[in-house]
Amino acid sequence: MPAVTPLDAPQPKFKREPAEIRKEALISATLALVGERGVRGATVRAISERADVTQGLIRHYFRSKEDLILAAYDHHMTQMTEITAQADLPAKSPAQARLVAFVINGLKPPVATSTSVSIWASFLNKVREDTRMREIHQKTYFEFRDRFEGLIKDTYEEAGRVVSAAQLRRYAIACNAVLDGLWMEEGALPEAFSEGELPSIGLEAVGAILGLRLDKEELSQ
Amino acid sequence: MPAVTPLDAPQPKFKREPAEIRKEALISATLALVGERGVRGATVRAISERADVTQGLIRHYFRSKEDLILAAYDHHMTQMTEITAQADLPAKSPAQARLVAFVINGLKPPVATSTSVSIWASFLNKVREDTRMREIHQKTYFEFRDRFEGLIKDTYEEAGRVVSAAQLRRYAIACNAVLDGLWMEEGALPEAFSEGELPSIGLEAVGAILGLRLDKEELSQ
DNA sequence: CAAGTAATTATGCAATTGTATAATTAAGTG
DNA sequence: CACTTAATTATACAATTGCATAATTACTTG
Repeated sequence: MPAVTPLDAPQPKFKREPAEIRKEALISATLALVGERGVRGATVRAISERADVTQGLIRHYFRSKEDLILAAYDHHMTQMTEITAQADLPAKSPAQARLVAFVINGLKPPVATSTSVSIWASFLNKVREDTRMREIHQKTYFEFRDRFEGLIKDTYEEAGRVVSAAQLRRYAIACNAVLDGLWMEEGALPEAFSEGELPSIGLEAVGAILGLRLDKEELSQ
Repeated sequence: MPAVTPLDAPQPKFKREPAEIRKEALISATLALVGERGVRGATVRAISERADVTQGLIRHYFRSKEDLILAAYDHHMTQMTEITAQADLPAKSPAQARLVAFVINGLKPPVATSTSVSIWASFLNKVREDTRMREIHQKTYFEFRDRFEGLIKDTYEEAGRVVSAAQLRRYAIACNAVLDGLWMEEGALPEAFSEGELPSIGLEAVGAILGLRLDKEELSQ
């Protein structure tokens, strides 16, 4: 559809956008490219093209490409945690239901997808070399695990069971590993598992580790 | 120490090596570089320098750099499986001891190191785009999981317990996830765990999933 | 020991990369 | 409406990349 602009008023060659919008567009473009083609594919030219700007703009909003990568990594990891923790449950739901929702959310789209795993793996390389990258990794990893541990603790309290802080930590590490491992396998080899298989296995495994009977059905009650 | 060569016989400028030696040297150099600096750091120049040859030689032994990367990936993954499965146990050891050894081996050096995880993550990016890469990934993944499943099966039989093939598969996927997840966490954030903590947690988690009492001490009996 | 051959080196090249800097121009302000 | 400012584009550049090709040279074979 034609623009509603008189002929003698030439189309503006670009539009100015608020900084937040532009930054987010650049971050989204970066993540999409990293997911599709790996870090190698996320060149400044490709990113700016996808974000529909010219490449100079990246440097205007980020001191370097590395800074953009860092922002994108943080964004992605934080979002994954949020989506996983986001329980669509009635208020005052039992803690165990929230625990079940956490496991299931972490093992189905949009968290457990090959794109998402691919992005994570791409960034992991840089975690070793780059200090700032390591800080983000550490921060987001503990954010996720601590939430998990909190849910486990609440569930135990709800059931009137006692568990030491040390043992709680071990449980959280183990359960987190189950989620990470299954998540990775779904992302790396999606065709090897049937629909809903991994959430089901995840619930069974986490339940066995914690000595709880976790069931999908709890969500609909 | 000086070479035992007369002064009038000039040192040879290079030595011819069997193809296998050279290929392996190039693969080792590639893996070392990928582990240290990620795929980006594994340039043909850096690889050839580390393997102590000139860069033209890469193309002489591999049709392209991509082919070298594929060979290196296969080599690394196969070796990880072998080291994990390599039980240093007396003949006729109970299956459960071999299972315990498998879990522990997979969660301590040289398998669970940040270098090894870093290499794996670097390659994972390419698994999505490259068909041959995906084939290697699939092959090595199933090799590892099937070995694990075999050990679980043997342990159950030894204990006289019955388990269906379907359930065995679920167990193998879950236990494999525990190993993968813990392995990853050790590699990505080594300072977050104390010495021997992850093998211990791994044994506890796998034991809980399988309904077995797994103990480190079994190895020394 | 002569000659061929394959292993290895040496050199060059076109493409791509991140970044720097200059040139535009959309939009706010009085 | 002028004028300023910062958002955005446009252009250029040095460095690095994988690969191709030609030039050497170590070793084998008769």
